[in-house]
Amino acid sequence: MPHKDKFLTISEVAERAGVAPSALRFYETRGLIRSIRTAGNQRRFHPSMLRQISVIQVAQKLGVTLEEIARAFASLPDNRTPTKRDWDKLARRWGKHLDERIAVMQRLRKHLNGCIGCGCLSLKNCALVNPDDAVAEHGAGARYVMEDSDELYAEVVSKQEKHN
Amino acid sequence: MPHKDKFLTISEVAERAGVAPSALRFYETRGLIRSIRTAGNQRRFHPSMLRQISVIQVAQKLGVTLEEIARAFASLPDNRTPTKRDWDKLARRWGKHLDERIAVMQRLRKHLNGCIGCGCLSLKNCALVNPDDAVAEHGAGARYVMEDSDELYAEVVSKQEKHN
DNA sequence: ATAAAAGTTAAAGCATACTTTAGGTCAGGA
DNA sequence: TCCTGACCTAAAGTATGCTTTAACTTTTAT
Repeated sequence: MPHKDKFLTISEVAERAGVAPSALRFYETRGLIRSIRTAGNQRRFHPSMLRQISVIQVAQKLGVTLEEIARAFASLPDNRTPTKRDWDKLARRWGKHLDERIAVMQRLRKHLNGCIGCGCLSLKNCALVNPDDAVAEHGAGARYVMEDSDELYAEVVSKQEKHN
Repeated sequence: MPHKDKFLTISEVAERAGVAPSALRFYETRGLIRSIRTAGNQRRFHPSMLRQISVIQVAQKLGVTLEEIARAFASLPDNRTPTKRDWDKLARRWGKHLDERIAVMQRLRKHLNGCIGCGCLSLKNCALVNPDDAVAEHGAGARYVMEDSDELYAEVVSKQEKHN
C-alpha cells in the first residue's frame, strides 16, 4: 500500500484536521506531533498524524492539558504508529478523568440552588466553595450545604470584633 | 446592629475568603467587588463582600468567566447589598450554564470509548471533535460516531492523491 | 517616637494555548 | 527565469486570571 505513505504538507494537514498551521507548528514544539523535513527544510507529515491530531483535539475537550497529552503520547510504544489499541488505552485513561470532572460538576449542580444565596459565611468549609473536599472528606451523611441563617453571619462578625 | 458595619481590611477579607490580597485587588479593578478607603488610602471592605467573593468563587467553578460574573453583578439592583433572592437568581442562571457543560461532557463520555481509536478520519464531522454540533445539528437518529474502518482512511488518502 | 507589619500603585511576570509579525527561503507554474 | 504562494524561524502579542516586584506610605505595637 504505497498510498499510505504519501506525506502531507502543513497546510494539507491543517485543512484536513481543521486546525491552523501555526497550531501544528506549536504542537510540534511541544512534542505532540512529529514531521520529517524536505531538502528545503519544509515539514511533511505522515498521514497517521491526522488521527493523532484528532486525538489531541478530543483530549482537549476532555480537559486534558497539552502537557498531559504529550506525556500520554510519550508513554506509547516508541517508534511505531499508534494502533487502535493504543488509542483505546488513552480513551480509558482520559475517560476516568472526564468522569471525575462530571462528578464534580454534578455535586456542584446539586447544591447550587440551595447554597449560593444561603448566608453561609464559613466560606472555607462551604460545599460549593470546596466541592472537591465535600464528598471525599466527610462521608455520605455529611452536611455539604450549610443552613441559611443569620446566626452564622453574626458569628463570623463577632469573631472579627473580638479580634479587633 | 452596628456590628454588621464593621469594615474589614484586605488581609482580613483575604483570610476569611481564602483568596490572596492580590486577587482581591484584581477583582476590584474588574469591578467584581468594591471597597471604601481610609484617610490614608487603604481599602476597607463591607462584610457583605465576603458573600460576594464566595459567589465569585462558586461561579468560577461553574465555568463562568470573571467578565461574565461582573456583568451578572452589574445587572443586580444598584446601590444596595444583594439579597438572597438576588443570589438565587444568579444561581438559576448559572445553573443552566452548568447543565449545558455537563451535557456536553456526558455526550463526550458516551462516545469516547468507541470513537477515539475508531479510524474516523473525517475529522471535521466527528462527534468527538465537534461534540457541540453532534446532537444539536442532526437530530436523534444521526450517527454521531463513525465506524472503525480502513475504507475511510483509504478514501481520505486517495483524495489526497488526486489532489496532488 | 520609632520600627515592623501591613497597605498602596504601576508594571512586569507566569501559565496555557495559540496567533501574529517580521524577515527571509522554497517550490511550482507561465 | 521569474513571480507568487506556501513555508520557515524567532520573537512578540493575545486572552484569562492572577502573582510578583519595586518603591513607597500607613498603621500599629512597644
